[in-house]
Amino acid sequence: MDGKTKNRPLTPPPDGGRPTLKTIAFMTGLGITTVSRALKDAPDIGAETKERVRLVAKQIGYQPNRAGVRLRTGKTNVISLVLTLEEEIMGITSPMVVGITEVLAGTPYHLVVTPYSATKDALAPIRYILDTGAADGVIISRTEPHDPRVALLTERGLPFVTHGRTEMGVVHPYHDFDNERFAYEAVRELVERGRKRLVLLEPPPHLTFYSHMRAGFERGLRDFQADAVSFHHINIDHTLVEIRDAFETLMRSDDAPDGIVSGSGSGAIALIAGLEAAKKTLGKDADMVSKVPSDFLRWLRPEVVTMYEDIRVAGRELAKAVIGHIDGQPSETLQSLSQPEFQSAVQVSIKR
Amino acid sequence: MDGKTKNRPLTPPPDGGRPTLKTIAFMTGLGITTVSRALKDAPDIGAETKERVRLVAKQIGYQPNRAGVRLRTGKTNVISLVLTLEEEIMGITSPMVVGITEVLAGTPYHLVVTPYSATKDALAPIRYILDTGAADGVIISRTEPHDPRVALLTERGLPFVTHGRTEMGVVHPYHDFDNERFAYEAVRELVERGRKRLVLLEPPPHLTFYSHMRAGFERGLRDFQADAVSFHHINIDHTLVEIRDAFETLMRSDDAPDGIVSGSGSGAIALIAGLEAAKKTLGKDADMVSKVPSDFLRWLRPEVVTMYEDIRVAGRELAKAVIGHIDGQPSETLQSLSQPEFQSAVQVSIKR
DNA sequence: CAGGACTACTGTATCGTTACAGATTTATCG
DNA sequence: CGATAAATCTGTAACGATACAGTAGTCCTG
Repeated sequence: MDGKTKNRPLTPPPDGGRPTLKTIAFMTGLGITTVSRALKDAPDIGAETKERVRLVAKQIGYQPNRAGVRLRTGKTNVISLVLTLEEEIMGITSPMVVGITEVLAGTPYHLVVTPYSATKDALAPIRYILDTGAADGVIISRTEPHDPRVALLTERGLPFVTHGRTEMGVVHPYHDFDNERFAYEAVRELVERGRKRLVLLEPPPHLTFYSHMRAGFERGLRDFQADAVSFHHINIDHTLVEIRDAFETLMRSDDAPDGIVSGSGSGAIALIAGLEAAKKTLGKDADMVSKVPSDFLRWLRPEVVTMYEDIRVAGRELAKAVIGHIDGQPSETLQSLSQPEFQSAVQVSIKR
Repeated sequence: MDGKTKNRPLTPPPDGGRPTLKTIAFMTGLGITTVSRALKDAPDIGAETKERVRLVAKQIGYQPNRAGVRLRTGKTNVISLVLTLEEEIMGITSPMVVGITEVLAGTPYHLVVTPYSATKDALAPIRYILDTGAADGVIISRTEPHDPRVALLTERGLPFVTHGRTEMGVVHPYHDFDNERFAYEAVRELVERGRKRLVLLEPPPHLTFYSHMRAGFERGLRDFQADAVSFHHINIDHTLVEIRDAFETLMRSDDAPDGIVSGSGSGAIALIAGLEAAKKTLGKDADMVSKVPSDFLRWLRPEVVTMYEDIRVAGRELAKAVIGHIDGQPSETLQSLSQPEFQSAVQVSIKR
């Protein structure tokens, strides 16, 4: 009654390093194939065998060798976060990375950060990933209405998700912030405060959310009967110094606005500086509503009405969506839009 | 004269996918081994052959299969950035990641972000990397004087670099900010402004740079003859709300300081809030010097004297150091200390 | 001119895993 | 009872790269 000790070639005793399938095979007396199949719960393996294998695997802390799996199956278990080296102001990357890794922690996926210089080709990192099979899924941001990265990834069938939407008739997973709603509500807020001449610090025109934010802004102007003041092509991708100088000029002109909608938190900082350089006072000469990814403005300039965009949650949504896409869930079910959170009063705590 | 068309087994025509060594071998008529060795410039391959191989490889865009290399050699070509999900305030991660990837871009290394929950075991991700051979090198931060991660990595011989120093008699690569100098200069600055009763918002005591910053602070007090005001164990790891409330209390007490040294930019924000909650005015009732990782404070509160810690540069230094360590350079040559940059006046531009 | 040394290549085995095509045993059926 | 099916298990080959141990030539050397 000592088990089925057949006299098979009896795979040579596995070495001393980290356990592999061979180790388990040796310990259980089973074949390597059997162990492999048992661990992935294949239907042609006996229930008791599976149990035994699982037990041993757990005991010795078996973890599949990623290189082995990847070489054999092509599955990398990698999600690639593609980002511009430049998209850095106000650190949107940090909470994004945190959010993504929170989700990936419960999966076999690793997060690889793949940067590119905005001055160069945004397609380069995508091509690299496609050519080398570097990842099972990709997360991209700063999407454009007709985004060549989306086109390429779709054509080549590599799962991905975008932070931001597109307008190319391609159904794909995305997560986005409702910038239309944000701008609309911002206008409402300003008008309620008696402001009538509003300016918008908008995204650069080539990005998709430019038109979203503009649309919300304009719809707000119509619904709440306010007027637009032009900021002459200055947008959130300009440097803070440029924004400040331009806004100082605007505030000194006859055309000075009395209400400001800022599409970015760091932009808001420059706007405040410009306003003050023009000897105006925030809350008195003008009010401002800004989209923010953190609490700083609220702490330092509580006069500013802030609407919070939770980037960490965005990271989580994006991660869930890529994985869903990889798992074959239909793209339609992997799209989400987050609403701006009005930030009331002051005291909200910041973690750590 | 059609080359040496021997009648070898002539490896079966390589498939249509991405090129491998076999592809090049087929195209050049050489053996796979020869191609492999030629590409790594081995001494036993003819000069002309190397040239030919390199040319073909370049032409068809050959890139070694990472899984193949990793499986055979154990080399992962991965650098792992280990970070706390919580170390997030004021987004130190963003510029860090950018700095690292800037350096890695010129190498075969990929950056994998490996997070852990600070509430759990900081050793867990290190163990994971060691057990699974997930990376060739590791970057860790928030170092302690006797850091178990450093001990483990050293013992197991896995190259790493720390952001911050240790005090365990182990020589290892590091990059650090000179917090001693920062605090010392901060005291000098405050005393020059006529301040005499100084408080320090310090790092949590278990981290190495706690004692550095304290030492600099105390040396400054001695040299410039000022007094310390205790902040009762409040440190930069407390929440902003806690810091603000504690500081408000302190500012209302008889023991109120007139000079503040803030060890973190986000902490400074809370201190300002606390000070103002106590009806005091910055620049009048007290002056403040803060270490900052970005320009925000300078834009919003120019009264604060800021010393800039360039995290992006830190990322670059760290990346260079791990790679150096991997390449076998002696640890002594892979240590660097960055000096605080006094930020003069206002107008410095922020990129993008 | 045998034999040593050197140059320039090459085949085989192997890393850990999985797809695939069996193989063995037991149960079922007419 | 022979045959067929079902249930379990297994060996081989392959993914792409490299370490290692050769194999041919060529050129000396004595």
